[in-house]
Amino acid sequence: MPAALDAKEKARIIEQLFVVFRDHGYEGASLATFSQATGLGKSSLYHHFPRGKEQMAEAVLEQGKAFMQNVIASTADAPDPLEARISKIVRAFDKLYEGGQAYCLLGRLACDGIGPDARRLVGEILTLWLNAIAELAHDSGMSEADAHHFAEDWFARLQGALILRAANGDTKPFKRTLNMLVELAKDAPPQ
Amino acid sequence: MPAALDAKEKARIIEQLFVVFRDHGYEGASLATFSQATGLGKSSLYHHFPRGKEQMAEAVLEQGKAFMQNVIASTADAPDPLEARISKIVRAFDKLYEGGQAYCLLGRLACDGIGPDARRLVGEILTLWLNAIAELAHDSGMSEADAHHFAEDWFARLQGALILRAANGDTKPFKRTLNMLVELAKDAPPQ
DNA sequence: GTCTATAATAGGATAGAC
DNA sequence: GTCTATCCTATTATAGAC
Repeated sequence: MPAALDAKEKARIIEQLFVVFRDHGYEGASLATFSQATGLGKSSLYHHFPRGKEQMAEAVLEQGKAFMQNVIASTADAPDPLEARISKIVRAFDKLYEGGQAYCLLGRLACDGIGPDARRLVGEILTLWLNAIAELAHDSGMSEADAHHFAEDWFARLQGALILRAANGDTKPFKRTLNMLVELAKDAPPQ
Repeated sequence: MPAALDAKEKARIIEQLFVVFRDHGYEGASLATFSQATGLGKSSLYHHFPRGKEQMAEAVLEQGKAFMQNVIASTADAPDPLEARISKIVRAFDKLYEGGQAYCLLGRLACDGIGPDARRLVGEILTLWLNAIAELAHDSGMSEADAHHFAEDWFARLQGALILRAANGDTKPFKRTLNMLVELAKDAPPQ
């Protein structure tokens, strides 16, 4: 069953492209860095992504969307206690951003000169993200409107905390931002 | 007195370089875009900035530091009522970020592959920024420690609000972030 | 599916005329 | 102080062998 192997290998390649885009942004990422990161020659990359860099960015965002759907949104939706759902989501974000040391792919590509398909994916990932956090906030007792504001402000603070870390090396604001979700559970009404 | 004219003209050029770096980031900004934005040929730009793009970024950050020092920090330090200082600073940030429609130069360059001198300037601008906001927060009645946290979290939220706008076009989170400073004045003890 | 070789273009930078 | 012309390198992309 070579098809399964191919899919696994492709996911591995995309994971390495993800790191390059995340660390260098769209314009800063070059075919040479992709080649080095994946161990593949430029021509091999074009074999997998005929439309080049743009298609690579779309593939990486597709994988990011799958993460947001399958890990974050589905956990927020799960029939588990609020505290357990929040704890799982906090751990997932902490791992994704390597304790605040890593950039956010979504935040970087959102500000870069990506194509329309990639931009649509950015919007879809953002919607999944905001809806998941708003659901947690709503379950903690907030009104729908307050929960939506909370989700937007929490997203912003997390994005900004990563920028702050890039500027001064301090990961504590990132940790405080994650902790805002934990605090959410403490305000929750009994379920 | 041609020297004064030169300084004025140079400030105009730097202002246009600022817009290019802000909108495209460090790697996304090219000599061609600088040339178009300033109306100068590449060689003329090298006349003003012999070390090229790197020196241009440093000049732009120097101007940003002057803004943070002369507008934000000096207003926070002024012997005016807290509400008046906050109002002036909010208006300055609202104008700088064009109501939330523009990117932040500091936030973008902090995540890009800039040189050590530019990176040092990023750190200095950030310190001025955080100290100014912490001073406002402290004057509103917070402890020094709380005020410092407030400044970091406010910076993060503002940076993230600009990313959010880039992703979905909504400037309301930016407006809410500015409003956090206005709310600060309402908590203030009588002066 | 991967490679070497190569093209075509854009980007950064310099020389020298005016 | 600005321009044209030029150079070198990096970057994107393709052709064709294996």
